[in-house]
Parts: sequence; structure tokens; C-alpha cells
Amino acid sequence: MSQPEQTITPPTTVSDATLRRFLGYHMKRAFNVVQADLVATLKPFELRMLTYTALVLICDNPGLSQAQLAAAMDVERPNIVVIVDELERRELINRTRVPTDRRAYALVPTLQGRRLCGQAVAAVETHEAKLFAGLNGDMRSEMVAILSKVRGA
Amino acid sequence: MSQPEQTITPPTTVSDATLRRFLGYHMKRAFNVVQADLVATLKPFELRMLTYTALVLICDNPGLSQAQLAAAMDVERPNIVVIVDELERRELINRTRVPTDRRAYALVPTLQGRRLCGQAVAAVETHEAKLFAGLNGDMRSEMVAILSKVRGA
DNA sequence: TCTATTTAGATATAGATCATATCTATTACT
DNA sequence: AGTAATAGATATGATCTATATCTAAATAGA
Repeated sequence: MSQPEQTITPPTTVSDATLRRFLGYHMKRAFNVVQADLVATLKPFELRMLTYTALVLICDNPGLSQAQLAAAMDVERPNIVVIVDELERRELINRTRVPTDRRAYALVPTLQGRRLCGQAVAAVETHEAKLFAGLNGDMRSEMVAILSKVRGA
Repeated sequence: MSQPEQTITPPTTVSDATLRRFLGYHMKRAFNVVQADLVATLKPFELRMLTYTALVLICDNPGLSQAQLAAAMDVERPNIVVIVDELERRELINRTRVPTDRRAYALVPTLQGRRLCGQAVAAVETHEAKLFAGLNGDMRSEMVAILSKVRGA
């Protein structure tokens, strides 16, 4: 009793015209490329994006607490625990007790951690330089300015 | 026999100076804000980022196959299945057989699917307008140009 | 034509990310 | 002292992502 469905054949090309109207779409697509590059860059160091970020922050801010790290990384506290666990297990950082607050840990990098951090940062710099080779200095700073504005919105 | 560890107290502020040197870091931080806004915007429609993207692409390209959808979304084929499952279960799309290839499905939106898609797209437009209110037209198109260049790199 | 390869979709599975609730030990507040 | 808030940990679930494997069907090649 139903109408015979009109036969549909797949389109030869797929249009993302509607999605392209959104800046968020462009941001995600571009970031995917950057992230893939970053993951590949960090792989030789056996670091993931989160462990890398945590290690850099700990090296830059020795003695910070897990709560501070969580806030800086915009990650929930429970999820910071496993990240710190991994860095500690690999002896890249230590959990030191804070004398003034026996609940908290002061996260400090080991010598090995500082060394790996320096190598990883250098590698990321190299790979970002290649990835963003098409951008001149003006475009780069413009981009940072816009992204900062978006982040603050 | 070990030296007594020097007591470390947490820093009052956390610096992300090293990470700020990387464009990827700025991109991620900014996109996190955009994504959080998008998720909140789509919640009333019971759509997630992936189901929303899939629905829009199906409405824009009725009859496309799951493989085409996977390629367009840059998602592995197995993961497209569950997304299409969900859209089909909610009767927003249908899996129609392709007469010329009995392996493939032609994905077509239902009337209900088209309606929800239109509403969702309108809502996202409104929220993006607010989110990017600080950006003038020049900054916006500059941003799109740069992001496209990065994506192509 | 017959076989081998490829492709579309599905299933199972596992890892990574992200969020919430709950627990303890400790600190801060009144 | 008693209550509330905080730091860290644990358990758990949702989502996203990736790989391997399976079937059915289409395609390429001998």
C-alpha cells in the first residue's frame, strides 16, 4: 500500500557546505591535523598529549599540587591522578609531601624528567615549525590573538 | 645516607609559558571552549557532536553511503555504524538499499530528521554568533583562511 | 568462467578521554 | 568541639577512537 520508494543513488561527492559555515568546524578539522602530528611527535618519548602537558607544567612549576595541575590543564581531579601515577611510575616526577599541608603533594620533576621534557619540547617545536611553515609571523600572531580572544569568550 | 629533601611549597600561580609557545596549545584551549558551547547547544536536541555532524551531512547529501559519511567525517567505518544506528533508531534518517550496489546503504533523512537538523543548525548559528561576538568579519575570514591552510598542511 | 581481491557494512574489543559520585584524611571555619 | 571545605584516591560510566575479524557482495584478473 506504500508508495514505491524512489531509488536513491549515492552522490559522487560529499558536500560539507553547511558545516563550513561554522568556525568551530574549521577549528576542529585543523586541530585534528595538529593533534595527529603532535601524537606522532610524542610517540618516541612514550608521552601522550596529557602526560606531555602535565610534565611540561610540572617542570615549569616545580612543587605545584595535583589540584593546581588539574586546574591548569582543565582536567577533572580524578583524571589527574592516573596521569601523575604514570609520570611517577616512569620516574619522571616525584610526589613530595608538602610540609604545610599534609593532604597535598608537591609535584617535582626528576633529573630524568627534566631531560625528557626538554627533548620533547624541542621535538614539538621542530614539528610545529614544519606544520606551520605556510604561516608567516603575522598570521601566526594574528592566530594566537584570535584564539586567545575565543578562549576568553 | 640521602640528603634531606629540600621542602617544596606549591607556587602561588601556575605558568603555562612554555606551552603558550605552541600554536597547537592555543588551538586546543580555544576549541575546548567552542566544543563545550556546542555540546551545551546540542543537548536540548539530544544530539552529540558526532550525531549532529552526521545528521547535517546526511541532510546535505541525501543518499550518501556510510563509507562516504565516514570519509567525510574522518571517522573509522566501525564507529560510523553506531552513529547511524542511533540516528535511525530515533527515526531521523533511514537506511535505504542502493539498487546498483546491494552491499551499500543510501542514507536519507526523514522529514523529522530534516526538521531537527534545521533547528539544530539554527541553534548552533545563534550560539556561535554569541561565542564569536568579539571577532569582526575580517578576523573571522582570516581565521578560516589560516585554519584551512593548517588543515591542508 | 572461475578464482582472488577488494569493498560495504557489522561486530567485538580495547585504549584514551572526560565526567560524576563517593571515600579518606586533613585543614579551615565558627 | 563540631561542621564544612579541600586534596587526593577509587570506582564507574559515557564517549570517542582504533584495530581485527566476519559476511555478503562487487570487481579484477587468469
